[in-house]
Amino acid sequence: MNVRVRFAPSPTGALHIGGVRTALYNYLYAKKNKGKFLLRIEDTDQNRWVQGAEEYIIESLRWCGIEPEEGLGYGGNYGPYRQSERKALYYKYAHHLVQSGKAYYAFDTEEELEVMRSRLSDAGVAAPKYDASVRMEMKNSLSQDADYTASWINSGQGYVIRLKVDSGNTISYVDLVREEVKFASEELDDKVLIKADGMPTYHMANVIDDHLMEITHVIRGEEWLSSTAHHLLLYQAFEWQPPLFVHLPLILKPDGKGKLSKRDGAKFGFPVFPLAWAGQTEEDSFTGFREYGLEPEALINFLAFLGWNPGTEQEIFTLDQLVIAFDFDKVHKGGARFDIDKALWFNQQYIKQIPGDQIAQRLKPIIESNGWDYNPESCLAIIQLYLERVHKINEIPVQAYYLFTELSTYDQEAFKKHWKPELKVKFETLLADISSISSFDAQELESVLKEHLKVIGLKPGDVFPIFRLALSGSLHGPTIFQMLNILGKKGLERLHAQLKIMLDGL
RNA sequence: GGCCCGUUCGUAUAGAGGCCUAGGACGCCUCCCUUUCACGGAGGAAACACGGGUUCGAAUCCCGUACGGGCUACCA
Repeated sequence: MNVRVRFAPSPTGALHIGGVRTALYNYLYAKKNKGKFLLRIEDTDQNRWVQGAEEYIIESLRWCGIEPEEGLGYGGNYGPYRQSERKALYYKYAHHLVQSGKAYYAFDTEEELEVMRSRLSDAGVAAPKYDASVRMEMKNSLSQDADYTASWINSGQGYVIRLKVDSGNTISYVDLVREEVKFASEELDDKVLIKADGMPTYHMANVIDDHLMEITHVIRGEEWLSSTAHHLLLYQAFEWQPPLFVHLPLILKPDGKGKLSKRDGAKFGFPVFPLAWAGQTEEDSFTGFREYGLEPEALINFLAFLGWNPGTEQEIFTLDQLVIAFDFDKVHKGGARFDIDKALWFNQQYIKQIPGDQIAQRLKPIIESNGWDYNPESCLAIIQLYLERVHKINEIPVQAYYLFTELSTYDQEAFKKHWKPELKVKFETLLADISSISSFDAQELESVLKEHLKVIGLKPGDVFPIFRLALSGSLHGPTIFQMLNILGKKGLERLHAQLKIMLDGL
């Protein structure tokens, strides 16, 4: 089989991380089977269309390295790939369904629908819906005669086209993840196929496009599982061979209470979008994983494991390795919670493999925008020192800022705790002794410094924490010899100046 | 509420009837390395939702219950 899969998002805003994972699984499956992965834009809801969303989707997939090779922005022989541009097509097919008795026109107003629902619900019907049991009591081309229907349509009053769902059938299919799934047709409503504005609903457009674009596997989120019955009915009505369906487990909030949503980023303190999104309002604007500092390879690796695993103990996978290892029989059925700690761990694994000069190139603009001097050599040295201490590259200039520029603050509490006033004179001797040092090789520095300590009668435990605070402001970080190695003479000067400041602050 | 789907350590998961005293990973804790932090190394706490079956034997199969999630629009 010539595998063709599609990622079909709606341009209603930023592309959610769950969407990225769906795109990823589509991509992996396509590549694994030497098939095609295409992008289709489902913009059938004109009210929810958002400027810039299409571009955002394309850029996101590109950043993640899972680019489609066909579809909107990529060309292909099955276009157009934007559903709004296929409007006439859907209507033609819907009309055909009406003619063959598989669908019908419906004229009910919103109020009339509401009346029907509340009447049914008052009568104790658990799930009031427009279906075979109420169809003939409603205003449609089945309950009314041909003249009425013709004149209504000619009058230009709005109408929709609904699928005629017969009761008494069982619709079943074999999901590649969930195995056999069954639905009773009584549970299904007469879904609207064409809306009053002439646009198709998702269900209609989806089925027609998947058929016309020769999609072999529909790989989508679990939120679509319930409507698959309707889609199957549509394939039946058209007498088309349906594609295979694969419903992916949802990505849940960290607390497991529902699927991860837009606002959860702010709530839980990490992004839920690949790239930053500037909406109309501040509330609708979000940061992305790119800006947060995750490497796309790490994000993809992490995302791949949210709902799938290779069955081995290997965790670090390149995209190509994922392509080889991926399969639906290893995809889980239950939803997976988003765990930012694990994502950061993946990122740490990845950044440790990036060559230092590449990281330096990325740090350069940040350093310069901070107004610091960019020195390739010391930058490289700083990277070497800090790469294993951070989870994200953008943490380096934050944590190691004191190696790029002047010290701005220090931990006063720590100083008070470690400073022994009775050692003041010895400290002064030490500082005077080392001010003539001219070699800043870390190892040499260490032996020289320790030698001085011994002569003066100071213990490393009394001196090093103080030096560390004077040099970096905090008790954490690389060895003071490494710091001095990078800072050079300036480090010695800082030692003097900062110690004075700290003593004055007592 | 109805329908559908699901449920192994805190998290993501391994597990396809005996290999399970349930494995590894992230996180957490202890120790080692070390002037500190991190890295690395060694250990530790930590799970089969519950109840019935089936079977010589069940985390694995079946049925119920509980809990969680999805859907229930002229949204996708």
